[in-house]
Amino acid sequence: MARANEENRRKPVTLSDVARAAGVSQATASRAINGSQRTVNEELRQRIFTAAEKLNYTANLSAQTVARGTSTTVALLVSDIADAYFSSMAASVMTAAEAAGLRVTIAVTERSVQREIELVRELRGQHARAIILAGSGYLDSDLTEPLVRELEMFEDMGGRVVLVSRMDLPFAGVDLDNLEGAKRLASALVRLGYQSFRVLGGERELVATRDRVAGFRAGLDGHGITLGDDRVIYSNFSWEGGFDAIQAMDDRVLADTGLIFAVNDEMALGALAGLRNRGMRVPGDVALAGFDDIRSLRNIVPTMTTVRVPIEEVGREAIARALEVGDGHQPRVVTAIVVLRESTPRLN
Amino acid sequence: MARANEENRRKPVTLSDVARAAGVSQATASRAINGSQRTVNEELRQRIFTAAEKLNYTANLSAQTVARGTSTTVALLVSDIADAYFSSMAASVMTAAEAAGLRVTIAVTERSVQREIELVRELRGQHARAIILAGSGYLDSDLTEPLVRELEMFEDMGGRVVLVSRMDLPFAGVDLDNLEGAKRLASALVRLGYQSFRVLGGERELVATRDRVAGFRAGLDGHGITLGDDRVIYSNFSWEGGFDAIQAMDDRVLADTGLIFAVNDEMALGALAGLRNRGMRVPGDVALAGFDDIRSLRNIVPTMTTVRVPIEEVGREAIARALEVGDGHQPRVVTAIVVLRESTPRLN
DNA sequence: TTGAAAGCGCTAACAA
DNA sequence: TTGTTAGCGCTTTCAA
Repeated sequence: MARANEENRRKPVTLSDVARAAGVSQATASRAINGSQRTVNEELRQRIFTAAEKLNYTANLSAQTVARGTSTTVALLVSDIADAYFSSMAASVMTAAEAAGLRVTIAVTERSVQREIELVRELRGQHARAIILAGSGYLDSDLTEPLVRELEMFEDMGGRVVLVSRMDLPFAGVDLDNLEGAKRLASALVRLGYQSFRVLGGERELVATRDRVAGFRAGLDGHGITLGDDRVIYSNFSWEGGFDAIQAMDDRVLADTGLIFAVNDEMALGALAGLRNRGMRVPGDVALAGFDDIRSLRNIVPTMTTVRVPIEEVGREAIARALEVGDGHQPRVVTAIVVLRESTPRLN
Repeated sequence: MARANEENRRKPVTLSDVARAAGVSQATASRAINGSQRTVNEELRQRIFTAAEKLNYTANLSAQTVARGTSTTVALLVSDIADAYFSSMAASVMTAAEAAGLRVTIAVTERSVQREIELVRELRGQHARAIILAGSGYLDSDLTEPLVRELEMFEDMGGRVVLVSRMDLPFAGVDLDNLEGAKRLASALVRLGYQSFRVLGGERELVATRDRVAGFRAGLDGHGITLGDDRVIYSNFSWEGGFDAIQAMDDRVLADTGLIFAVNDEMALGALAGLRNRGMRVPGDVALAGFDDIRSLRNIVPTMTTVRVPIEEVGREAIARALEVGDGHQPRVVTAIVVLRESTPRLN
C-alpha cells in the first residue's frame, strides 16, 4: 500500500486537463462546470462533465477564491467549541449555511479579545464572505476599539460582520433578548412566591452577564423587590464559575437565599453541584434557575427552570444577516422563552 | 456609517502594495513577510514590516495556497458538532493544531457515509493537508469502497488521512481501545457482583457499537458469563436511542436485568431518563454504565460508571499522525480507563 | 456560443 | 542577498 510518498505523488487533475480531455478550451470548461451566467452548448456540456467525471476532477477552491476575489466561506467565531451552548450554535449555523450554499469555518477565540482581533485579521486575508462573532462580548475592554477597527476593515473589503448577542457595536446582529428574557423570568419567579434572590454572574465585562443581571433586576423591580449589588456574585461564565461561587458563599448568606439565578445554564449546573456538595437540596433548601436551556439539562434531576434561547433560530438568523446586502444595523431579535420546571416549584 | 457597499469598497492591500511602499521587489517582500528559508537584509526587513503594518496588510491565504500548492489546513470530519463527544474532540484537535501552526476546518457528516465521500472530495479540491475522520465508522456499507477510493485519491494528492477509532481501513489512525476498554469494564462489573447484563448498542454497523459490545462480551466470557444475542438491544447511537430502547423494553426483561451497559454515555443518559420515566431507580432497581466519560456526566446523580476516553490525547495524537510523513499504518492506541462510580455500587 | 489571453495574489526557480 | 520572471488553477474580459 505504498502510496503518496514525496516522490510518487500524483499531480491533481486541473481544469485544463478536463478541457483538453473534452476537446474544448479551458474557458468553456470553466463556464460549464463551475457555473456562470453564460450558457454552454448542451453537447459540449455533456462532454465536459463526462471528462470531469472520468478524471475525478474537483475544483480547486483556493484558485477559485483568488480568481473571483471572493469566497463562499463564512467564519464562525466562538469562545469555546466544547461548550454546549456554542457547539449547538455551531451546528445550527452550519445547517443554515449549507442550505444557503455556504461553507463554514469555525475558529475559537478562547475568550480573548486579542485573539478575536487576530482572527478577524486572518479572515480578511482569507476573503471570508462574512464573520459571525458569537464570542465573548467583552465590554469596556481597551481592545474593543481595535476590534471594531479590524471589523470595519473586514467590511471595507466587502465582507459582512454579524454579531450575536451584543448590540453595542455598529454592525449587523442577532440579539438574544437577554434583558427581556431575564426580566420575564424574574417576574415569573416572584409570581411563584419567591422573595429572596441571589444572582450568579459571569465576568462583569461580559454583555451576557450585564444584560441578564440588569434584566433580572428590572423584573424584580417591577414587583417592588430590590436586588442589591451585594446580592450579585460575579465569577466565571462557566460550570467552574458556578461551582466556585457557591463554595465561596457564606453559610448565613446561603440560608437567607430562596432562589439562585445563574446567568447561564453551565453556571447553574456548577452551582447545583456546589450546592449538593454543601449538603443543600434543590429545590428543597434553595431553588435554582439558569439561562439558555442547553440540551444537557434534560439529564438532570430536578428538571431546571431556565430561559430558552432558540438556538436554531439564532443560527438561521445569523446566516440570513450574513447574506444581506447593504448596511442596515438594526438587530434581529430572537425571543427567549421562560421555561418553569421543578427546580423552582410554586411556594405555598 | 455607510461602509462597504458594492460601490465604494476598498480593494484589499496586496503584497505588491507593500513592496512598492517599502521600495523593494515583491519577491523580497514575500521572503521577508511570509517566511521562507532565505534571509533578508535586516534594514529592508524593517522597512517591509513597517510598510505592511502601516497598510494593514494581511496575506491572502488562498493565493498562498495556490502558489505553494499546499495548505496548512487540516480538516476534521465529525458526525455532529453538537454532540458532546465530538465537540470535545474538536476542541482538543484545534488546540493541538494551533500548537503545530495548522488551522482546522470542521465539517459535519451528519452520520452519512455519502456525505463523508462528498466532503473528502471537496477537501481534495481545497488541498487540505490532512483529513481527520472521526465520524461514523459504518462497517459493511456499500459506500465503504467508494470512501476508501476517495481517501486514497486524497493521499495520492499528497494529503494525509487519519482515522479515529476505526482500524479496518488502510490509513493512519488513532485507535480508541474500544474493545479492551469494554472488556475491562465488564470484568470490573462482574467483580462488583453483577450477574445479569443487558447491553444497549447503537447502530449495528457502527465500529464503536461492534467493538464495545464485543469487548464487553469478551470480558464477561472471561468470568464464565455468556452474553446472549438476545441480551443486546440495538438502537441509535444517541440519547434518543438510549431512551427509546428502554421504553421498548418488556417489564419482565427489565426486572431480570441487574445492569445495563450502554455503549456510549449519551445513550446511557437517555437510558437513565427512560428508566426514571418508567419509575425505576438507578442504581436501586438497576445499575447503569456508559462509555466515553463526557463532561456532562458531572451533572448527574447518581454519578455514572463509564470508560474514560482521554479525548485531549486523541486530539493530540490525531494531529501528530497528520503531521507524520511516510505511510506507516500502525494505529496509535489511546488507552481507555474504567471509572467506577455510584451507578454501579458493589453488591453484597 | 466559444476561445485566446490577461490577470487574481502569491511563491519559487533562476540570474544577477 | 535581491530582482526578474514564470508559473499555481481558475475566472473573465474581449474578440471572433
